[in-house]
Amino acid sequence: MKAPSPTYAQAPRHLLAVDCLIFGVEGNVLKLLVFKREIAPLAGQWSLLGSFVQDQESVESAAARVLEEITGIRDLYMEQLHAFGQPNRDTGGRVVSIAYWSLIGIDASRQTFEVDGHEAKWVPADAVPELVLDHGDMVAMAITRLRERARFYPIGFELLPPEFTLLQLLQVYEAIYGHPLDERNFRKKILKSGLIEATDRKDMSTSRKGSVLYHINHERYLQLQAQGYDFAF
Amino acid sequence: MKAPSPTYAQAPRHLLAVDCLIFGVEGNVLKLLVFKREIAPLAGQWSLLGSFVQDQESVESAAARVLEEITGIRDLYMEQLHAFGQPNRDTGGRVVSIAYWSLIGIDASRQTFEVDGHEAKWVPADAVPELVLDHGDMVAMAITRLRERARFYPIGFELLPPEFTLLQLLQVYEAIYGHPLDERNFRKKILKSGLIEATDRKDMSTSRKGSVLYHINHERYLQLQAQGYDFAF
DNA sequence: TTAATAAACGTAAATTTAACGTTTATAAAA
DNA sequence: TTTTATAAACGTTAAATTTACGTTTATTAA
Repeated sequence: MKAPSPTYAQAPRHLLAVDCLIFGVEGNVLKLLVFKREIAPLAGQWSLLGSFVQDQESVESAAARVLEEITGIRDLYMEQLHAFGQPNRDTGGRVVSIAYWSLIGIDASRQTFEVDGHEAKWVPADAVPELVLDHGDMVAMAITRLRERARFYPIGFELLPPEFTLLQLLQVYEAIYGHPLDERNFRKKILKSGLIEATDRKDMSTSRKGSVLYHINHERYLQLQAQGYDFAF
Repeated sequence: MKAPSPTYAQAPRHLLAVDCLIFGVEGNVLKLLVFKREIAPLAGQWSLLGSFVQDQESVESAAARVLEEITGIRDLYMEQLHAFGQPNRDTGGRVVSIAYWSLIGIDASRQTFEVDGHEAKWVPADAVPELVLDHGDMVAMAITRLRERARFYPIGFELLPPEFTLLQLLQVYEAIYGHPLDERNFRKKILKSGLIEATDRKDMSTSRKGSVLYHINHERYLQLQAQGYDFAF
């Protein structure tokens, strides 16, 4: 809003896109959803899924729209990652893309996605195939950001259904951090945080004894979200 | 890069801007540089300084250009904050703005800035006057981000000259965190980190005894930048 | 020689982390 | 009925770190 643009009318206009990174966890492996690109240039190669930003919509709602088109789910956990703005980043023309990352809280293996005929697959986040344009950079930055956020804010449970066992939550953190965790120390620290509380139900599918199902304490969640907490394990 | 945009040619184009947040420290107070807005709409009100993104330049270099125009300094610490994309955020027309924040390592009180006739002033970051558009939201988010980054990455010294005393560095962290720190514990922890090392020079301006000047250990800096470190005091 | 003072150094209790070992509840097998 | 197998849950301890203070040092001006 200064020189060299004397007025709004004379300023150049740009194509604006959003690209979505969708993470899930299967066992203790972090997964990313990738798509076969349908449009030229680079049709047929693996890609993130995105969309141009429309005139009337906010950038964030463009991202939310794409995310809902992919998953069918509204109100997933979604955060802006970064605006990627190198003039030559898209071989089809100058496009500034704003990347968003999301966490999906259902078992990755059960989900199959097909959006407008796009072939899709879950791939391990540490072994993503080569992607078009600068999408590989986006993935690298998103994994770093996810680890940062998970370390200091209560987001691990976003990768699980509303009720989950302690071991499932531990596996989510193993997936994010990429190293094994001590179950006993994890249990102590996560319970001490007050973030989760036991229900009176048990998951009987994995042991004779059954394991207690937990859910989020929403009040404490809001508190930790605001003030941060050390989720290093 | 999918429906509803069948081709690049048909996608809508948008005005794209960058806005710069510049932080400095004076004593143990965090300061922000604000400007009198010169162009309509809202001319005469306090604002951040920005620019439209030109056709040939990257978003990041647009931000770096503005930053250099303001400060005259190249290669300041600069990070992308967030892309602000509400369709009605700018009353002069739909503009998506990508905000960047910077740290300037010279005593804020000594610096006077005037860019293309813009009046500028340093204001305490916790008492910023009302700003145009959504610039107040940008400031709030930037302060949160600065505190996050300072807590886990070695950026405090970016707010100081290349050589500084331990007490100066302590005051920088007091400014960022907004609460007093214990000098003895600060000294132990910051020295244990290995980030800074003593020179054989002293600053004689503040005491009879003089205080040792330190500088960054660049190798350790790169390491801590990559792996993170807990700079909570 | 003393007084004043910022700078630098030191200590000890409390808390947290890290690395382990042990007990419990349950269903199926003996 | 008793034993066995096993995931789940619980417990212990030494080391490291944090927190909250008190003490000493180097220097110049009085």
